[in-house]
Amino acid sequence: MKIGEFANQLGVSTDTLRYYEKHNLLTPSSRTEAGYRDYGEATLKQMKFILRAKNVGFSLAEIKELLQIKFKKHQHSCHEVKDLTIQKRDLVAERIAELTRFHQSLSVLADKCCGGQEPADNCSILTTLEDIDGLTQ
Amino acid sequence: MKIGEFANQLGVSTDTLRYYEKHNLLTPSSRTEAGYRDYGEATLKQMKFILRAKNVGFSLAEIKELLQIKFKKHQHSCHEVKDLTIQKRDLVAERIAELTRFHQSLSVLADKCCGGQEPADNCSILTTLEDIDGLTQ
DNA sequence: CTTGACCTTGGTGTGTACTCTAAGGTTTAT
DNA sequence: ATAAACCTTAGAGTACACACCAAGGTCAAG
Ligand SMILES: [Zn+2]
Ligand SMILES: [Zn+2]
Ligand SMILES: [Zn+2]
Ligand SMILES: [Zn+2]
Repeated sequence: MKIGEFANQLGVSTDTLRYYEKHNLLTPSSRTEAGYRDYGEATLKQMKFILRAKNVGFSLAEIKELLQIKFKKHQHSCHEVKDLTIQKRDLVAERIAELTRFHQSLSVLADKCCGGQEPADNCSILTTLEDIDGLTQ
Repeated sequence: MKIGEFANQLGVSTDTLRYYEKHNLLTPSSRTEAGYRDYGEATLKQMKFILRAKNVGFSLAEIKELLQIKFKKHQHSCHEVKDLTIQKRDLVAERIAELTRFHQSLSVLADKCCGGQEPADNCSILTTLEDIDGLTQ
């Protein structure tokens, strides 16, 4: 299968596939005589693995680690895999906590403002940002 | 006040201040004869505004908009300011939702894996990513 | 045999918020 | 007078995950 058809089947761009190849995430099985990339069953499975890993939030760098483990499963432990997963989960949790603080602060700000059409001279969003410390502390 | 002292007082780097200046977020009141940046009260207040806005999650681009409104309050309405705030809040909410899905999926994965020291040949994290569709659907 | 659709490589651009470097000028203290 | 500590500019580098481009080669259909 040439790159275009392969990309279509997976709903990604050919650029993405070349990018993944360049970054050692997915190498096509072989090349045709003309030098065209030739994708097969194995690459299809691997690409699906990558897309699923992306779907649960892993970055490409992390997926690369997962792939290396997957390639040589007997050289790695469950512990290692679970560790990667937990670390990622905790990182995501931290980010969620930060964004939740943002959301809370923004809600407080928005609730203070009347949102009317009059000039913003006394807008409480602006005055709060000007005057008050510790909005998020 | 020269840039170094100013930066120290605010807990940011001199690079950051020059960066903000380049991107029209904060211009020092004046320059000394030698061409050194000279920061005063007004810039201090404005920098605090910027830092507070950052603390509630606004990006520098959004802060720039807020500053432009702040400079000419009578030319802008409360509505405008509230709109910016609400838009940002909703964007943050979306991102939280996405990350929460990630967190959920990662938790499910982690729970499936024993995390032991044995080889990862049968690791359910890997087999799940290999085999199952619709982890997040 | 030419048109159009596909493929190749290498390189640049995007957005975010800085950080770092090079090469040099100024100020302050000793 | 000289060294340390500060300041200046312009420009490059970082991370992330691609998207886009130019210049050219290949392939199937009409
Ligand atoms: Zn109002
Ligand atoms: Zn208002
Ligand atoms: Zn196990
Ligand atoms: Zn496992």
